[in-house]
Amino acid sequence: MRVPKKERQRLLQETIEHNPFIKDDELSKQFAVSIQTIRLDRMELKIPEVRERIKHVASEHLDEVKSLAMSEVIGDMIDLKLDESAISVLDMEREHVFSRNEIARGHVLFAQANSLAVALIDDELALTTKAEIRFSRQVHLGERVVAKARVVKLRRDGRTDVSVDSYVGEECVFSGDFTIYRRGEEEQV
Amino acid sequence: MRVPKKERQRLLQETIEHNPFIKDDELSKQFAVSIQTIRLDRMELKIPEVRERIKHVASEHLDEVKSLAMSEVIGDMIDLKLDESAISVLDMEREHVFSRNEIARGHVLFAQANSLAVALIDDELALTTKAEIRFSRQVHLGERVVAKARVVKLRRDGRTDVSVDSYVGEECVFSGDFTIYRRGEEEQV
DNA sequence: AAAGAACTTAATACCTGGTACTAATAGCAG
DNA sequence: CTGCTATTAGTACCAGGTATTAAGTTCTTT
Repeated sequence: MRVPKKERQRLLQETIEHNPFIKDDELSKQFAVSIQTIRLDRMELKIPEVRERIKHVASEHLDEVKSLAMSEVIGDMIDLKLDESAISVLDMEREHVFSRNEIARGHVLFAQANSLAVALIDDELALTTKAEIRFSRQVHLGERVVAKARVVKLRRDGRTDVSVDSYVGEECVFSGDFTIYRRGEEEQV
Repeated sequence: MRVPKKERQRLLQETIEHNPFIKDDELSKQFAVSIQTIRLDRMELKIPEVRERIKHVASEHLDEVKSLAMSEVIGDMIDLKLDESAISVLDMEREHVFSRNEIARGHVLFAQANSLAVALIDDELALTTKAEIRFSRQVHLGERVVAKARVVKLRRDGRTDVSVDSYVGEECVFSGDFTIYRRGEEEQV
């Protein structure tokens, strides 16, 4: 045996997971076994054929596209009252933190708050024009950040002031005052 | 003729666009023409077969997943004098903009500026504690943003004020004043 | 070493959703 | 009726499989 069956199946699973587009014949070359063996392995592991896998990836994508407004928020929106308030939750994972010290990067917290503030606005176009933010405590890998946004002032000129406070448990870790521009196409980012 | 050819092809295009998973035989039923007609239409319109369409949707998805991991420094650092100044360049791509209007998301510009400000600091630990930012012009898909950071003040207490201005060509699109904490582990994110 | 189980490979028929090509037919204008 | 476009039909072939049966090949266990 080139490599024991169990090991091969473990690797197979991994390989397919990280490249769902790979075909049986490519796999059979990679593992130096016959194509039939690959197929038996897939059956045992209940891994569908390449076309089904691709279709699955694609349909996940379509789901996301459908819930456009939602998917553009960083974190999971768990409550939304347009032009009033909104709440989102974001779990700190590896890609959100500095690898050296496992502390969350500032722009991740900003992104959660900013996109929540933008999503809160009940209009076609909503863009941040100004923000003042304070990071009041470090956030670590694994912690769950709950961001709460509320509209503070709806101005005449098409600007809205939104205030966002983010918490880990009871502790406030971030707060920001955003000015969001809405509607026209003329102004800011 | 059930419906003129041109009209049918227009509808076909639309139909496939909004549901790339639809097969030729389903289309042929929907338009009450033979499957060959559908295939001729697809050829004339240069629309690939269903599996290719699905594959395309799926691979777009994979791209997004990769780029969503907003990990290390955002943008390419092209100049760095520690504790003095730094410059980075970021080209606006699909994943950086709102799909609706192709305008850059605020947190992308913030992330570029913030990570540049943090990278500028010559210390083990550097975290943003405060920021005041202004988005002064929309940035669009395809534009190149050059962020310039400079240290404004090195304070005694371990804080550093960094100012970042980002440009598209001559135009300032973003500016921010950051306060960066350095060294110890006690304070902010 | 021989038997048996587990694993691997081979071979073949069949499926879907096509491509590529040729040919026949329908419908209408001049 | 001729000619032209649009449509339909039919056939051969392809990729990337499923499903099944059968034939090796190891490995183990007695």
